[in-house]
This record gives sequence, C-alpha cells and structure tokens, in this order.
Amino acid sequence: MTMSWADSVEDSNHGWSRSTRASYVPPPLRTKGFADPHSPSYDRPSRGGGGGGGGGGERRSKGDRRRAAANRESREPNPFDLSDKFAELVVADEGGNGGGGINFDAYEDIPVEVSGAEVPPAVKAFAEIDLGEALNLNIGRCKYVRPTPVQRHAIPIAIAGRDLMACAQTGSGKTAAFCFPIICGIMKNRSSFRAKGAAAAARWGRNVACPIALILSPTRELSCQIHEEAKKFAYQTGVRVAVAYGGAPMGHQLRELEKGVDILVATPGRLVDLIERARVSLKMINYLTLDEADRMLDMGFEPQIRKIVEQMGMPPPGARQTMLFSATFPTEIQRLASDFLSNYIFLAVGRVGSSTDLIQQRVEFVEEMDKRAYLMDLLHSHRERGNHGKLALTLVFVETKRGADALEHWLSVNGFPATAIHGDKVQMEREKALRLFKSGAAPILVATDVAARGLDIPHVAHVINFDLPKDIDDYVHRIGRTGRAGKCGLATAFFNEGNLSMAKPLAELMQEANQEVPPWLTQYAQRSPYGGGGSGGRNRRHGGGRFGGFDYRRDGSSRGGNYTTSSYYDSGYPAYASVPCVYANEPVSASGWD
DNA sequence: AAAAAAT
Repeated sequence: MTMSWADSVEDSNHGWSRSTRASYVPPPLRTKGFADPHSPSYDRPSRGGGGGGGGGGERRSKGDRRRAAANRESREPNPFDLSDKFAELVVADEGGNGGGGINFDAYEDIPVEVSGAEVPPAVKAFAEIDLGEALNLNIGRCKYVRPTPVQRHAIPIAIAGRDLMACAQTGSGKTAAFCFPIICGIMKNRSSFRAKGAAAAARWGRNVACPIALILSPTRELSCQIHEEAKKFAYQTGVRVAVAYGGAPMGHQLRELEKGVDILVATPGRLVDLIERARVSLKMINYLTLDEADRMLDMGFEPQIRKIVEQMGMPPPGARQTMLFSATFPTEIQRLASDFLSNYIFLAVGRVGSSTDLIQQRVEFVEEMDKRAYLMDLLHSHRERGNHGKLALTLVFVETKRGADALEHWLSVNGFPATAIHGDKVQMEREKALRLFKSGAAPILVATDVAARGLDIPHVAHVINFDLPKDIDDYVHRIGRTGRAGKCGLATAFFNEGNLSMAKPLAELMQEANQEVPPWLTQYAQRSPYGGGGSGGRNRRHGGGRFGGFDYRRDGSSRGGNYTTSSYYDSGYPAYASVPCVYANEPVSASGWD
C-alpha cells in the first residue's frame, strides 16, 4: 500500500510548524495565537457541523449525530426536482438508446491515447466500479446508463488515486468524470476526513472552512454550472458542496461555507479573497481539479493559480490528487501544468483538436462592413427553415465587450430577440442573459469569450463566429457549445483579411474533422505567413493530424521507468452500422455532460 | 489587442 493521503496529512500536521514548505497563515490570523495546537482554544468543541469536516464530534452522542445527519438530509433540497422545471426535462428516454437522450452511437470507435506508468484499465460500465449505493442512485436519477468514453477511462484512473491530465472533446461528460471519484473518495474516507477536519477546525477556528476537494474554473457561470451538477451527484451522500465566485454578495456564500463544505467549487479571485480573510483554508485539500485547465494556466491566469496551488497552504503534489481537464492542451501549457502533478497519467479521448464530427463547420468570406447584413440573412434562413416548433438557439461570438452590446442592440432594433453576455455586465445581468437565452425568451445570445468554454446550454443549434478568435483553441471551445451530448450542431464563421493568422489552423482543423474546406481558404492557408513548412504549433500539439491529444512527455526525457503509451480505437459499446445524426434542437439531456 | 478574474 502506498502512503495514503491521511498519512501525509498526519505528517504535515505534526510537522506543520517546522515544515520546509512555508505554512500559509492568512493575515487575520497572523497576530493571534492560532498556530499553537496547545492553545486554550484547541479543545473547544465546535457547534453544528461547522468548520471543515463536521467538527467537534467527540462531545456529541451517536444519537445526536444521527439526528443531525437526518436533519441535514431532510433539509437538503432535491436538485433533481429543480432541473425538472426547465426545458431539459423533455429529456425523458427518447430514442431508446438508454442514455437519457445521449446519442451514444456517435461515440463508438473513439480514438484514445493513454500514457504514463501503470495505467489502470478502462471500464465498460459504472457497475464495474464500486462507487457506493448513494452515488449509484444519483447516476440513475441523472439517467446515465453507461459511462461516456472519457468517463470510462478517467474514473478508474481517478479512483486509483492517480494524478491525471485529461483531454476530452467538448461536451463529453467531464464534470461527472472528476466528480464521481471525488465524491466516492470522500465517502470512503469520511471518518478519517472528519477527524482531521475537526482537528483543523479547532486549530484554525470554527469559521474556517476546510474543504477536502477544490474545483477551480475560469468563469463564474462555469463554476455555477459545476456546482449545480456536483450537487446532483452528491445528493444524499452526506458530501457537502459549496460554490464561491465573484460578482455576487459574499454573505450567502459565507453562510454556506460555515455549514461545512467537503467540495468547494470556485473561481480564483473570490477564493483568494476568502483564503486571505481566513474563511477558507486549503490545508485539508486532498483533491484538486482544474477545469478548462489550459485556460486556467494561460498567461493571464497562471500566476493566480500558481499562488493558490503553491503558496496558500495546499498540500504539495503527491500529498494530494490533482486532475486537470480540458478540451485542448497546448504543449507549453502541459509543461507548466506538470509542476502541479505527480507521476500523472495523460489521457486523450476523441478527436480533441477538431471537437467532433458532429459539428458541421462552415466558413464564409465576409467583409467587416457586410457582417451584419450577412448575419441577418443567416438568422432569417434559419428562422424560416422551421424547427418543428422546438427550441433552436443561436450563439453569436464577437471579439469585444463593446461589440457585443452594439450587436445586441442592432439585432433588437431589427426585430431579433437577442441578449448579450460579457464581463462588463454585472453578475445579475450576466445570469439574466443566460436565463433568457436558455429559456428561449431570447433565442439569440451575443457573447464574448466569457461564454466560450464549458457552458452547457441545451438546444444550441448554431454557433456563429461573427468575429473569429485569434487562437484556434478558442475556436474549438466556442463551437463546442453546440453538438453536445452526441447531438449534431452547426458552426458558421465569418472570415476576412483580418483573420489571416487563422487561415492555416482553421483549414487544418476542418480537414481533420472531415469538413468541406472552401478553396479560397486553402489558398489563404498556403499563403499564410504562419504556414509554409509546418512551423505552426498545431501539428506539434495535436499529434500531427491523427487525432487530438498528445502527451508532451513523449518527446522529452522526463518519463519514469514504467511509462507506456497506448494508442487505439476503442469501441466500448456494440457497434452500429451507421451513426445516426440527431440535431441539437431535438430534446436533449445534456446536464452533467461536460 | 482583448477577455476573464476580487473589491
């Protein structure tokens, strides 16, 4: 048996004051005698289930605890009732594929690459893993019948306690892939966690939440979404989930934290704030997940993430389990990310760089001044084509916040019910825009890159890149807002002389995804200064046009002794003769999917 | 050059 997390925490608890890794002390606690385990406050019992792990259990009788637990569970709102109020419920079990509306046929013969030392084998069914009864019930309530490809590979790896860098196509079930093992692990080791949590709470103060798992994401809306999903997965497991993000009043979030939290979902800024106010401690973190990890580690974000992970008291790699997930993983980001990982497994599932075959991609040459007229034509033609009365949403991406407001206004003036989301709006407006869009009240959403990643909006039939992004990976994430859960989608991009740098990567991407590349784009691609002899980063980082992910360690020398690479086509399900194409405006249950 | 993330 390898050293367990509990052992390592034991170590760090005993040696905390003389640890080589500087112990983080938040400013409010620096003058107090908080740090002395023998200080008078050490044995003080805490009330409720407060602090980190349900602290101060020793003084309560078994009956008390049972009543408290029962009380907590009876108060826990049923997250499944809530989702029923929304359109997603149309879901039911259509199509007879038994996947809660998920088109599994589209996921056979998925290319998979796994590398690392001693890789745990994939599973074909949830039942092959002992996730526990409560979690299995929730899987049923979510109407998940079989695991998606990324889940089939990632869950056994995560359950085995291994660090993971996972690259999976957009809309392929990543949230559940990291939530299930975390919830399962917390349940299995609950008594040990609770005891440590009580000790930590006693030492750090009762108002310091000491989560066991931390899930970081790059936008507030994405954190909300992960929180909602995680609550479903954790329903009646006793595992407590909370969320912390900026732009919202801190009071409510603080009250939730005070009730005790096992899994904290957060955006970086608010989390740092909470840590510095000594309302959250990372001392007890056993699981760290970065969602949209490549975004979290890019230029603007990386220093903040590094601060949280390396300088705010979190156990180091090896003493915690770290899992990074994204649809794209450039080599430079992999190199950065390896600082946070220990003997990790690299996993790539699906045609990562090209999203999926399920998204039909088109590029039109449109001059800047013609874009609005062209957009109007597109919107008209789609309106007239009719959607059998079903919801068909259109997501329009623009480059700037000002541009988003301008286009929203122009669309509204011209009779199109549109709304807009971007980072200059206050959080209330952002959430309202998303709500209007999801419900169909405003079936057109104009957005900046704030909406490019991870957001799971059912019924997005069409993504329009009104302005192309500068980076091909951003393009991949944007179009991934459609074609989710195995459904088809359409993505249209407006290209002009201002997008020359995108010509080559875009043409290559479309070719990889078996899309029709217009001859004029091929010509631009050949003329492109970034093109020529394959000097572009794309081939290198996406494995030379085969399919998505590529473990950067393969061309380095930093591998361990048992390092192996397997690359194969994996069909976890009985094969079907054809891959039926279900459109995104069909009823879909995509919840919990990405 | 732009966007996101704390107040």
